[in-house]
Amino acid sequence: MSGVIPSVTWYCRPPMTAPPSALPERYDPAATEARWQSEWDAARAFHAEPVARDGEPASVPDAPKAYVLEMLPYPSGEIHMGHVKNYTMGDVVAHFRRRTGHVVFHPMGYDAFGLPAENAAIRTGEPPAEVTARNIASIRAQLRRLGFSIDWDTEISTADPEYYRWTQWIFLRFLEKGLVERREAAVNWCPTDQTVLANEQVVDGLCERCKSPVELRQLPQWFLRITDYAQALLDDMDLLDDWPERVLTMQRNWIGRSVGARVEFRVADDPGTVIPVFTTRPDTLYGATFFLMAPEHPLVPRLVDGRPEQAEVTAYVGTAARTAVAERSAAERPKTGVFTGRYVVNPANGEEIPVWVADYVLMDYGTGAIMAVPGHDERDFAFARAHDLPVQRVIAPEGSPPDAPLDEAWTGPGQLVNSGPLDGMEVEEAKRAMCAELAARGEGDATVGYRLRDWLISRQRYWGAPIPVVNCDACGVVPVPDDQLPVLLPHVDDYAPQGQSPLAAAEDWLATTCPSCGGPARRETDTMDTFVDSSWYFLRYTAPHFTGGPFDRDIADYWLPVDQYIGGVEHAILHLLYARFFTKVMHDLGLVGTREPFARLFTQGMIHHQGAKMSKSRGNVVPPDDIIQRFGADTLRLYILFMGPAADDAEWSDSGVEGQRRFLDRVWRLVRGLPGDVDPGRPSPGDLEGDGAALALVRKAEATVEKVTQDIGERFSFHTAISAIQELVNQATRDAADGALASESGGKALWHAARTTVSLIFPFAPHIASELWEAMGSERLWEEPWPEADPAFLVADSITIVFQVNGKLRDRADVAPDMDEDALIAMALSLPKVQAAMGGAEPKRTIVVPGKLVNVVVGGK
RNA sequence: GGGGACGUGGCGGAACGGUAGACGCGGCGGACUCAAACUCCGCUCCGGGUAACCCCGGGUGUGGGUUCGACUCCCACCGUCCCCA
Repeated sequence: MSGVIPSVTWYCRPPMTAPPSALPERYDPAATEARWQSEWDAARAFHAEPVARDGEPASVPDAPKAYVLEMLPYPSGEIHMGHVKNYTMGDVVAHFRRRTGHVVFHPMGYDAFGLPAENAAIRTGEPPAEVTARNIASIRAQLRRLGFSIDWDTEISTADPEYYRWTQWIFLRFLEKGLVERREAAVNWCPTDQTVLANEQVVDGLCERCKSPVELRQLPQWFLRITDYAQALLDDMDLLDDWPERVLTMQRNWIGRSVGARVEFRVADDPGTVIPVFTTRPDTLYGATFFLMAPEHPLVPRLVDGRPEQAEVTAYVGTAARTAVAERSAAERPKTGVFTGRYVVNPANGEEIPVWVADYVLMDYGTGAIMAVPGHDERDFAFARAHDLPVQRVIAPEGSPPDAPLDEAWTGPGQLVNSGPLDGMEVEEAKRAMCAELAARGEGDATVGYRLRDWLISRQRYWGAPIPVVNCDACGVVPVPDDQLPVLLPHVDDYAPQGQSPLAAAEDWLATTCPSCGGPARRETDTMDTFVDSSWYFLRYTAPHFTGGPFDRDIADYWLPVDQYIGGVEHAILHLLYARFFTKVMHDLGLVGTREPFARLFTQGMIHHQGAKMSKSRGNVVPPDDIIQRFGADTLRLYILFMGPAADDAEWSDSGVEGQRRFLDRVWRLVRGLPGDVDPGRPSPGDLEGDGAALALVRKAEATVEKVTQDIGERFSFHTAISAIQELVNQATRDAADGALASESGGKALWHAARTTVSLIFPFAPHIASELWEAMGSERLWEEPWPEADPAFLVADSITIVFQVNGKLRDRADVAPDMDEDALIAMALSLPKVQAAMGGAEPKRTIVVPGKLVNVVVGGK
């Protein structure tokens, strides 16, 4: 290819370098794909650098930007069909945006820290860095074989010291801002992986990874105070118009805002000790007949110290610690608990109520203690029944006497009863009154609670970013100074966790000096949750080798927010919430201009095979490489998007793939069979005068342009875009085969249909499209402006009108598009089939939908 | 238990209140071939009418409702899936 200036408008007269008939008879994807992949590399076709990186002056182009991003892969050795779907969708969008005049940024990287590489290291002794490097090379090669239009210059790995240096730097900024906390906490402990898990990584009481039952342990851990941002995370959802409602709902539920009250209970014979609770039902305070504490509650040992109940309570606390959290809080589980022998004072009525320890109360929900209102809370009711505790009604539904006994908790609306000054109030009114009363007495106040808990980020594992602090006997926890970053992972011989991080075994590394006092100190041995790494990678992409900070603000502010983010719905809560949190904090630190990282989000469905999710253990995995080898990357890309709506799960079918390959073969033959002696310029209506087939084909081509443009650009409906192109190809092929396009105007129409097809198919199947485009005498299809339909061909000279009687289809006819309503009605009434259906009755009403139908309504049901 | 999504041919799906089943898979029949593969052409929701061309009736999980008109909107139920408990 010579340095041809790209055609500026869709449809210059192309230079005829080689007639299409010179194409090989058979389409050979392997050759075509290899050729174009190196062609794009050589041309740096997909590199975008509108804002120069690393110090050069900025030159922002006068074109809209489009940051197209797919969730970065974890580099296991092999990509799977979910990746293919994800990255193909992103690639279609990237190509489409590029050709519709956007400056497109489409990067790729690897979420490279994490357990699989470390577990492999434990088995084989091979350092995780090496396992990971090999896997990245393998993944990269597979992605490249799919021909994605990725800017490979920006590739990053989160396990690269050049990257995690800045993960650590960001951690230190969080620390300075008071968003990092080290505290003793009841944590989910996976006995198999020998590490703590975030609550999010515990599913049904089992470790998300290895499915072992999770235990609770008290350990010092590192937290990020995401709860400080609970309200901001909620409020800024207003900015996320283009997120699926479903994902927003999930996030909203996860944050779980509830309005209620903090209420202080004093210990009966120790009024200096106050135990606060959070309740969403302060109106029911008069009905609190006992008090429950979580087994882990720090006051429990003190309350029972030296009392007869001590042994029993201690034993109960021990059992609870060995029970999975999810099991403890399951609604249908029998409510266990033990009495502490102590009482607290109900601030509403001064009554002393017994304090029990119960394992369904969790330390990290609210304050770890609750006021139990058995009359109006289902679990409290069950507990009261199980332990023979009193039940007091304080809400009476409409028409129910105030002292009607309760057979179950009443959680509905009603009027307050047995509640002193609150009697007669409705629930909401009583809530307000109670809060005001508590506040006035200094025993509580109205407050907002969140279900969201702080993010536990420390892991006692090797393969993660070391937490950049040292522990000094004199100074305590001291941050590592910025200029000493990164804190590199040390070499160790044994990666197996022993209840503490394997890093603890690296003694030379462990021993250091305190940056503050210069005395001896030990490095922190915990590493960070990999979700930390992936919470800011989209910023690093914008300046992947920048050394002056995690990213260059000018460049980041140009590209951010991501215009289109695409990934699996399984990340609807965690990853997306964490990335939003990080972006907000960095915004508040003045590091970046945007408050939200992802303007538009699309969540894709999963690929199933043989009725189940593809997985190695099921043995139903179809490796993408096999399909590429047999049919070509273009076929795979086309098929994966043709399978069905991109948001839905879809079932893999081998014969479905073959169908898409047959389609590409047909396109190949269509172009190869184009007449060589035709001026392939864009046809005008005049060129096709009197040639019905040619006119119809060009109209079809123009309608297809409209449809595909809408389907890709607005609807994210790739499968219907592909089927529209298939219709066009079918029509062209059929008409060409039966000789309807043998004339000069027919040839012109055929050329136009072929060029349109190839141009439209390019985002889906870029290699074959490039090859055919070249065969038709043009170059650089990747920067060819996206086709625009010629309006002259979008109007038909006749349209089909449907005639209905009482909404039922009775006849249809082709009429002139400008036929007026009266004429249409007259025509309807003259049609024998319409008359027959009317059965002689008079029309009561007629409805005319222009261009569509006439509906004659006759009476008599 | 709460919240959400979805139910259309043999299968994946299309139809953004206006011709239900586009496109693809599978199947059936035909052409090409010595034969096959490839390719091309035709048929393929169900029932019926002298199943060539055509015509009639029914049909989008079930039952109601709104509307001139409902796969589409509303209500209830049944079923499947997802999220949170």
